[in-house]
Amino acid sequence: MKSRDRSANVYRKPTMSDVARLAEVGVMTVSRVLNGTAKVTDATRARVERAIEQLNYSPNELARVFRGQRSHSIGLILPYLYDTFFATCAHAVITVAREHGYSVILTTSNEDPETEVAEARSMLQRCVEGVVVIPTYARSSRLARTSFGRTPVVAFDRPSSDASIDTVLVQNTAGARRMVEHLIEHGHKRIAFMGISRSLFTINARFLGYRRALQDAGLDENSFFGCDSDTSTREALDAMMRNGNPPTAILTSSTLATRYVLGSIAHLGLHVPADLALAGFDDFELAEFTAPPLTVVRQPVQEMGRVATNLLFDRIARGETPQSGSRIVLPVEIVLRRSCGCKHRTPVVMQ
Amino acid sequence: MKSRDRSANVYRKPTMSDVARLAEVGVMTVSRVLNGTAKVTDATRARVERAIEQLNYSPNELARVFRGQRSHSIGLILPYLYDTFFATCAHAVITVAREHGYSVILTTSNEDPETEVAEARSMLQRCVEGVVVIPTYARSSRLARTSFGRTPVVAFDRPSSDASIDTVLVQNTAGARRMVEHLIEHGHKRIAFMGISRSLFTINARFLGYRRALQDAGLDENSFFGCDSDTSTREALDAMMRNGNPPTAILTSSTLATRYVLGSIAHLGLHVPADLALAGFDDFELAEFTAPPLTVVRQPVQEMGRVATNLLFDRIARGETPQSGSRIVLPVEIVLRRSCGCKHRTPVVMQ
DNA sequence: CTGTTAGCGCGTTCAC
DNA sequence: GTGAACGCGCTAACAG
Repeated sequence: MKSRDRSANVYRKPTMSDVARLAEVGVMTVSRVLNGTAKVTDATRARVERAIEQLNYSPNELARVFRGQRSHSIGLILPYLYDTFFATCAHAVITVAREHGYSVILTTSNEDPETEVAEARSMLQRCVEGVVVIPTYARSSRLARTSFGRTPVVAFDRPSSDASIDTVLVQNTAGARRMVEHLIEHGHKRIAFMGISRSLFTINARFLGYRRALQDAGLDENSFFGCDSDTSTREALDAMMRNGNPPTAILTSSTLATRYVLGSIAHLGLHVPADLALAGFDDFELAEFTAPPLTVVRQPVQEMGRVATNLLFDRIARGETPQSGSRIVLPVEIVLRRSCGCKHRTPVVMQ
Repeated sequence: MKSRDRSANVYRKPTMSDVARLAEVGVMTVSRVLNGTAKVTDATRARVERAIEQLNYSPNELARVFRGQRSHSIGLILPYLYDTFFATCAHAVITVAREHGYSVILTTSNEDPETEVAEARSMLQRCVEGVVVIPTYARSSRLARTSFGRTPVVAFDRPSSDASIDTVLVQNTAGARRMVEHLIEHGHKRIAFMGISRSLFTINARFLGYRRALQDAGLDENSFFGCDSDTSTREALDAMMRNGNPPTAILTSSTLATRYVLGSIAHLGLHVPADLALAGFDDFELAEFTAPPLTVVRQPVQEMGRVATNLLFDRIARGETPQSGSRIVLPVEIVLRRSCGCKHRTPVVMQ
């Protein structure tokens, strides 16, 4: 018995030829009804549609792609998903993809360059038409334009180490700089910077803005990189404050750092902004309800995801792979609440 | 000129037969080298591997799937992604999927039943081997076991309207009940419940726990469903407090509701817990840094996602589609901080 | 051990 | 308007 005898299968998804047989037409007619590729008489169309209904048939998208059509899917690689920032990015990407009728294959790199390339590879093997990615630590990301063949790639939030990849960023440096200038306007002369690691592009860019503002004002730097846990942050802050010349203000470089610093401040019994003024980078939903409400640099998270994804679809549509990637930088806002020393009852957004 | 002349293409991904030609072997040999399906001499293997290297060949996963293999991908449908709760769920699912060597196709339903079925359909057309889903509002979700054919489906966080679908939930009712009992122990007699909508399964389940605790204590209910914006929440709370007999404690039924209530409380100038005690359902990272730190019912979010996904892989592995879905309920914890009136300096976790 | 053949479900090409 | 044949990249089944 040859494999022709497909009825032997206990269960099998109906195929186009099943529909054709039931409707007593050729497979091509079914295809035409499905895609509206050519004219079909109303009578036959009705027969086909009824057969489709009866069999609960739905076309095998994979076969279609396989046949050489577009896969209507893009890949998205993020470091993590439990971070609100990244999740919001994902939301934006998925939303734009849906607007274009595309599906998203989403994976996380866990900030591991190996995982990152492996996942990218897996996506390409699945014939995604493009990839949007937040690269792992800039230095170590091994993503290269060349390994993507003609498949477009757009990096966002952090640049890729490969300059020929399109990139969408926000004004990390300028934002941090303006925030520090604001703290200086409040009269602070000893301003500390706390972050996770300088090897993260965004953190480093923000640090450079901080440094620049201090230099312009002739002030000294005081930075700590290692806010990766409650205890390390607490110890660092404790050491800073015990120092003969403790900071009177702190700029935290990410929501995570902000959280750890907030915890440490509470633990040390410090008062914000009386004992220590505080400003963070990256706004978050509950920033208004911390004690006191937090002043932050707000980045256009959704916007960044949207712009990156639209850029990708642009590349896909034009089938072009640029020699030198474009670089788009989105503006940030300063949200003044109370932790910096301002007295605003409701947040004031600048620019 | 027939389509045989493939060299006419400006660019084309190398295929297995390209490799075979270069290595001067049959395609099957290449396949065998790739999959280790059968023995190949070291010599030929080396030749093949060199050809693969040279061509930078990587197998077309879609063709493989198409050929009747497993797709090694599962679908994940969530209401949204910008909600931390859902993002955390997604993270858990993706992590487990990766452990199994599977990719995840992720989409959002935006709580719209139509979108939900459309996305499910699209996933099936893409040959996912299973689907994990947080169904839209229980009443309206149109997901039915039957429309998935033999593809397993697991619902979590909320049950599906189709009882034959496996479901993983948390103790919503019991958790809320215990939380209210705790508020009662603090001496509160007028406890309000604030939530988004009773048509959401989780919110309703929590409300039932609240109601039960009050009934057991012989107290009256006071609930508001409509915390879907800052203003509606503020107006509702304002009305409650102006009432002759205002509540002395509130249980909010989700992080979102908590946020709105927190904002309203600040706006009305109320003091927590002196004027009004507060407890929330669902813990969040900054709960410790609100003023005062928030007492909450903590649900095992990651755990729920993991359990659901493992259950799915279990079904996939066994190729079974149960007649009646199993129902797994995960325990919750009570995290006592200060907003309920407790004086704990650090959180106390119960059970 | 290795190569050849025959489809998987669909759409393109070309006859009818 | 409609249908038959062919092949997309890959692998199971069968030769050699």
